[in-house]
Amino acid sequence: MSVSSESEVSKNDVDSPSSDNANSGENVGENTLKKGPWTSSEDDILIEYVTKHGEGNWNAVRKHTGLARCGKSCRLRWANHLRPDLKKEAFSPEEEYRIIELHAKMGNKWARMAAELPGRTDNEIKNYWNTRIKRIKRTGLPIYPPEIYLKALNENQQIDETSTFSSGEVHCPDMMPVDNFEIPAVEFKTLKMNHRMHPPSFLDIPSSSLHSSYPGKSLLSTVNPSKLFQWSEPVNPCLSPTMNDTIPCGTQYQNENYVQNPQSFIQSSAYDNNLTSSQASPLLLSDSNAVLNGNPSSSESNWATKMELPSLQSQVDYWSSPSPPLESIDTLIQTPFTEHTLSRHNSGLLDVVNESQTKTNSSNIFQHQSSHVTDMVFNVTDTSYQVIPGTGWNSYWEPTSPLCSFSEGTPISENIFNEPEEAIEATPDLKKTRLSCLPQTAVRKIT
DNA sequence: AACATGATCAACCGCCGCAAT
DNA sequence: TATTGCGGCGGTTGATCATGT
Repeated sequence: MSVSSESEVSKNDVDSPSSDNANSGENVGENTLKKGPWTSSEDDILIEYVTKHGEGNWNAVRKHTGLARCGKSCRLRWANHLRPDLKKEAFSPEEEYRIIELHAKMGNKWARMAAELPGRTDNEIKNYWNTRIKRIKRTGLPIYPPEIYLKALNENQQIDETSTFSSGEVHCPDMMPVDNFEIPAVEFKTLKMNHRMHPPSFLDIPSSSLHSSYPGKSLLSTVNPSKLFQWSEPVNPCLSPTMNDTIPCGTQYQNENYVQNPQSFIQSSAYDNNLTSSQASPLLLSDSNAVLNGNPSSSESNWATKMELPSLQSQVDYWSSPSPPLESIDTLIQTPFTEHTLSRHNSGLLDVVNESQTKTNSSNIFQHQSSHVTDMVFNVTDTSYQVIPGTGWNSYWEPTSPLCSFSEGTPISENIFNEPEEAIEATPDLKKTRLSCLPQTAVRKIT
């Protein structure tokens, strides 16, 4: 947003002193401080001041210039908009990749990230990331591309070898961004050793969403949008987009090609802008489902029905870094499919997180989750399906297991994902979609 | 055309750490 | 040592624009 015009100033008018000003002891009694968008004349004043006196001592700005802005506001304005070294253009693909890479390492350390990206501000990066996260939350895509995750994981493992287990920050500084939902490091460590992927889900993908904002980087541009399905929700809430720290737990990695040749998989996966429908079979449905049949009404549920890929994920070229070690991939692929995968679509994620945190205090978490998953499978209420005894989620993620082989028309029980009823009813086609996420070894259609 | 929804951006708020007193 | 002021940081909000229905 650019600086508002002078006419807008009167509209914004002068506001009461912020609590922060009060905190800092700023004397705002006689002349109150203005809030809201900066005007160009205010900018000029600030620029002139900083040019003359340099950065810092922001509270002096008002004294010396008469600018009705608090020191903080001045600093922010300068740092985010007026600094001469700022880049004004949109993030380049390289920068986007770098941001994701940095976030995998640092978490929500915007200022630190900004320090690594010349000409970029923490606010800018934060906005970019938050937008991206919103999108990812909706689509259920993994936050990090596999090589970034694995890279960070490897770094983390190296840290493991040399650090104690006394604190999350020490233990997993690179993979456990410190945020509202900080998960005890022990959980993450556990996750690293108990691995299984969670199943994918399908959803409709507006064709417009399949195109990168970058020319020539169109994602899946050759793929009929109706043939794509969504990667599933993250394995564990602690790794979900909402948590701002996640592993690439989507089933796009549950692919033989990826196991055998991660790099080539990455290059030919959904990240691949050259992907064709035939090449992308793991990500495509042989049959379209109704969600994908151009039924727009189905795209309005909470289920994240619009397959708008994160812009980063269209930057395939940058996701083709050297292959991670296969053992790491194996570890990754076997990340456990937990109840949270299913329940994430439920009500408050925070509840799930809290639950997760509680449960992860127990070493039996995966046992518990496993049984729960079974319950979920049995919750398939549609009687045309049956759970096949002796099969389960474990086998589903065998690299060679075909996934999502349910044909169109496959219904799904709301119970499976605890979806709010209204959402289900609004999107009947999603039922088909979601059952497609179930392991075929666990459920089969009774013919 | 009107409305709804989503995306983006700028700015604010509250908290924290640090240095000066 | 306690207090105060300041700067920095991360989270959040609100305005605006774009797009879809």
